[in-house]
Amino acid sequence: MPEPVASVVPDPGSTAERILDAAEDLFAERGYSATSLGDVADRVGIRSPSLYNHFRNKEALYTAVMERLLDDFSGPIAELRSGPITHDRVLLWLETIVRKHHANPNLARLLQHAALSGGPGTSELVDRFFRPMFDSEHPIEDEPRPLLGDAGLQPWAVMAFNNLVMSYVTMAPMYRDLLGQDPFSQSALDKQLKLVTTLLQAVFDFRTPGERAGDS
Amino acid sequence: MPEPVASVVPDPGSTAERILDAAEDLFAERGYSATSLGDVADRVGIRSPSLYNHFRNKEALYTAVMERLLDDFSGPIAELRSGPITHDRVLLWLETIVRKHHANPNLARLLQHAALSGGPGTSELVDRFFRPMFDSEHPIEDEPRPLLGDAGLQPWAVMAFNNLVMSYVTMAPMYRDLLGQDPFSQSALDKQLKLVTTLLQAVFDFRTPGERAGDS
DNA sequence: GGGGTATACTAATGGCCATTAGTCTAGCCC
DNA sequence: GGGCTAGACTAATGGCCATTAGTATACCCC
Repeated sequence: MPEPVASVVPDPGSTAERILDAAEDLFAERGYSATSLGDVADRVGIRSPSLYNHFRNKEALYTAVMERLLDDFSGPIAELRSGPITHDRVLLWLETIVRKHHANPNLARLLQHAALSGGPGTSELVDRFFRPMFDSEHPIEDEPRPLLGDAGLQPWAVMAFNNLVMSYVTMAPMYRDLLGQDPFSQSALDKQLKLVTTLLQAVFDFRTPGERAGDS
Repeated sequence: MPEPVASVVPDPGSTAERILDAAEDLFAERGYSATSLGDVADRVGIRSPSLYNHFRNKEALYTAVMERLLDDFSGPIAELRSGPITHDRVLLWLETIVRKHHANPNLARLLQHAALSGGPGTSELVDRFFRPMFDSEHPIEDEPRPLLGDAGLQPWAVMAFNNLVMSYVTMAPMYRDLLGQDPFSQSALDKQLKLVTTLLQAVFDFRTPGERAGDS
């Protein structure tokens, strides 16, 4: 019996990768327990017992999906933490994650399912994706006074902007109806980018009214 | 055979209401298809076939849960639409929905599940809960120029603030770990209220830098 | 007290689910 | 070519699920 792949990314185009692709979409849409291996197998074009040639069980498939997504999304926050936290670099981080979530909405959807319902490895998910945003010792560097006039609000603000980005994609199916256009089109991305960056600018400017920061 | 209750709110303390309470929590946590009637019945303290004395089937139970939640949450937006859309009244609306979602996080969770996975009556849900926020003909009254410097962004901004409020409660389980405190405590509510109202203030002020609106 | 109704129960059904066992085939190394 | 292995398949398992049928009990109205 071949020991199935654990956390290594399989060859492109291989059956294992096609399974991961199908499973990622389905887990992201329906969550862990509402996704059946039969549906995953159908989408790949094989029978469900064949999945066990590539993954130990449903839970291993799920964690492999998470692993791959986390690898893909761990870049921007690591980048931000690798240097001084300035307004410019926070704006750059925000813009980057908007683009990344827009390009692949599945991580946000998976995280949202995990937040609502739990599922295997949820606490590891929190540790690896969210914790790095919070345990940063250094505050924003070019801040004379605490953000939003209250030091205790900073984690809440981080959370808020992250939520803003992720909830756009998790709510996208509903906004497709409401706004009458594809929420993942280029023009929608442009609008979303403009909105969140303007919002962050507004926050940066708000504490010092009359005195613009002029970061750009 | 008694015709089961459709959309009327049952007596307080009755079995039907206790079923609705249990089902609301479970649907909100796990979504429609991952919730089993057996679990609902267990929580009420009866056997699952007894549920059919009160609701036609799983779908009817689900829509009854939604109905009750929509009734509860339809107040604030109706209030806002009943008069002129001013900065003050938008702030009041925002504060009200923050408090309502904090008091009962289940509507936000249910809506999030519906956005991700669909489920019975999802489009009606969108029509009844979200549509009223968008098809409003009147723009903000005391606005000399369009919000955020771009008229097309207004629906996106409405969506953003709504997401901000709802995603706080749908992500709450994760932030419980991250922030090390109960996200539904009074102090957490205070912080969240301060954050979102300040954010909205920042947006209102941002278009007219140097000239404060002075709404409060 | 008797009939009707509301509402609980047990038993059963057919379907889907995750998982395992065992089989077959196509390629690879000697 | 002969064995080995990867990876597909079918068949079978036990469990849970939504739903129905049929039954029992307790209350209300006369």
